[in-house]
Amino acid sequence: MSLDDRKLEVLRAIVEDYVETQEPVGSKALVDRHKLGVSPATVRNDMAVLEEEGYIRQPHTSAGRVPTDAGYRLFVDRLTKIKPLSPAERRAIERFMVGAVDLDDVVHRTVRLLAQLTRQVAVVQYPSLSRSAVRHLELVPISTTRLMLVMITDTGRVEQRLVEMPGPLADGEVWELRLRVNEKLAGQRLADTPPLVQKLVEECAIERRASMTCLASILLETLVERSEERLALAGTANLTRGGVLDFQGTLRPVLEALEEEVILLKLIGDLEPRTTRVLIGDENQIDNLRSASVVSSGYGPGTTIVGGLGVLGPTRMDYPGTIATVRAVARYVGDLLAQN
Amino acid sequence: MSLDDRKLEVLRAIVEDYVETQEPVGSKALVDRHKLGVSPATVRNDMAVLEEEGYIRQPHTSAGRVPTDAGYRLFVDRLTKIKPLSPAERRAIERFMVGAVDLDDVVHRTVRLLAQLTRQVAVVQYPSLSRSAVRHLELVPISTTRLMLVMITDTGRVEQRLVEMPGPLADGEVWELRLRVNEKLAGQRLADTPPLVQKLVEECAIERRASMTCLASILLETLVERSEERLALAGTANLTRGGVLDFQGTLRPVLEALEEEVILLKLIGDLEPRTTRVLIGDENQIDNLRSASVVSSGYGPGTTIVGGLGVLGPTRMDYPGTIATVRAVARYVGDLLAQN
DNA sequence: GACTGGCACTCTATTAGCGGGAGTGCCAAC
DNA sequence: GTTGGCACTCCCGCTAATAGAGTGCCAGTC
Repeated sequence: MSLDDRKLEVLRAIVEDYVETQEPVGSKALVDRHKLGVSPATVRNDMAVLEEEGYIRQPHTSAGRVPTDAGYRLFVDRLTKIKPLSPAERRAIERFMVGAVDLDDVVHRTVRLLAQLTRQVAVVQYPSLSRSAVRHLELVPISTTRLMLVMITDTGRVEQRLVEMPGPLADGEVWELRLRVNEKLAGQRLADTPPLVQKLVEECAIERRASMTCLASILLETLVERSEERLALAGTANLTRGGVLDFQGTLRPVLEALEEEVILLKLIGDLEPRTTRVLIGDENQIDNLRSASVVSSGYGPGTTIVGGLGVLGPTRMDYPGTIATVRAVARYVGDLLAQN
Repeated sequence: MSLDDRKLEVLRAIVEDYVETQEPVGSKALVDRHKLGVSPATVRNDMAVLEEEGYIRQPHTSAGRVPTDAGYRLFVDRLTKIKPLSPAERRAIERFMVGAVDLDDVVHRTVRLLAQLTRQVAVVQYPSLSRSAVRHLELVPISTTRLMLVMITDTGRVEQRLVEMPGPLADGEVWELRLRVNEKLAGQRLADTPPLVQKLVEECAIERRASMTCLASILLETLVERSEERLALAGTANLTRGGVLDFQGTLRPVLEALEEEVILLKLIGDLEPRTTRVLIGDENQIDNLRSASVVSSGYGPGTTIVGGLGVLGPTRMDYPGTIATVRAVARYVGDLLAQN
């Protein structure tokens, strides 16, 4: 038996009420709070069907109903209209972000903004190096045998690494090295650089071969291997909203997961352009986050993606509102980046 | 009436047992576990005195005793001998830190190491800009009217800021500006730079005055005003050890406090060289952290301090062990920095 | 055939009552 | 100053009883 409109309406009502009250919702309360135009008994019949189909469940016999992950999924996919952000929220975003001076600043403000607006834990990934292009490479002598390699990307990231040279550098050698690497690499997307670095060494004059080899190995490490993804996190205190009732009694596994960059990257990685992804409950495939949902979105100038951002909260979250906020913030940050 | 040796011994025993078991400790249990050579009744008398003096208290009548903040304070000040780190721990530090490639890496490894060894929340402050000296300033053209200002300090920090120029830059102007600012500022401690920056503008050739003024204002901002302190945090999941019993039932205030950079900086700031500071309970003056203790230490090459690090946990913590670990890690990081 | 009111049933959460036990404070004796 | 003894207090865990919410089912109605 398929679900007619009223049953879907009942599901929506259950989700909305449960999200709000955090308590199993019964048939009586439902008809009281929503004008469904039918009696509790009828609703009970609908509920029985919804339960059979796996969209809701009872914590125990003779308790009200609670949505299952599948129920939330259906709710998000078919029962949620994207509600536009309120003007107040739009203003909040503007006010919060205006005056950001550099990438670090933008990322930090964004993550705090997200946490504040959604009242959940927020994660923002710095623009991914692999999706960035080299703007400039700078070599700064630190001592006779040490250089600081500074890379600036078109997304505003600045990465630095110490380079230990095989021997003291000759006069003008730094200047020469800087010229060569910039000639070859500036403007290139980082993903394309490894063969170019290789060439750099091959084409290098013999007397500078040693230095260049050394520099090249650090370059490769910085550019790709240690493909340095960075993250900012905020709003962990929001996990404690609603007591310890969400997250089945203990925050421990959630806090542990949040400390693992790899996990966070997985949560907000691999996003499609211009979409907002919702992972509900164990859809995220991470044991520690069984009872958490993640709403995430890619951001970047135009329709490209340079990084991801999102929020994490209990499966029992306000999906429409959260989705709208995440989407709006992602778009705003993208536009901001486009300006630079 | 002052406290004789046995009473102090009783206090030590209470602290040690309570830290271990997390349960109020009674007179009977005390004599059983520690060879005090007296009867429970005698211990009870001592306890009555200790309680009168404010070092211990009973959660309720006819329960065992629990140390007060003052009790922990006395324990730390007079009853704790610094126990040297075990060889295993020393090795753990080495193994963990070896291979750190740059400052970011060092800081991140340090904070994780601290969290892991002490099983508490760890905080590490990046070398403070105000205690650093300029090593080099670099100007990288981003567009015709934009420069990226990159500052490298002797402590390894790299800060960048976008500089919006008043108009298009003439040929060689960037080169000229870079030369001038480095001439004037390289090697200077950041705290001393403001007057120098002022001079820089005054001594500047008239045709470059506009650009230099602009650059100077950003410099001042970067160098001092926005005295950018950075922090790394790890081990928040450790807050959940020992149930929610510590921290009077809710982690919320603690997590909130940990999100405030200002608060964290206050906790691990203003340290004396070569000492480890212990703040117990509300000694830290922060409402949200009433039931937390902080063990912190400054670090830096030699006996100087360039930043602070520390851990935060419940007042009921293993002070001798934690102090030893924090001190050892601080020293190790200091030595590491001295090498660069 | 879908909806409704009624009713018995189930399960939880709350409360009260009742030892058992741990620990204390006090006191008299050593 | 120290000790054993003893009465007292309070928490904790257990059980039983009760109230309440919510369900499932059924027979009746439109």
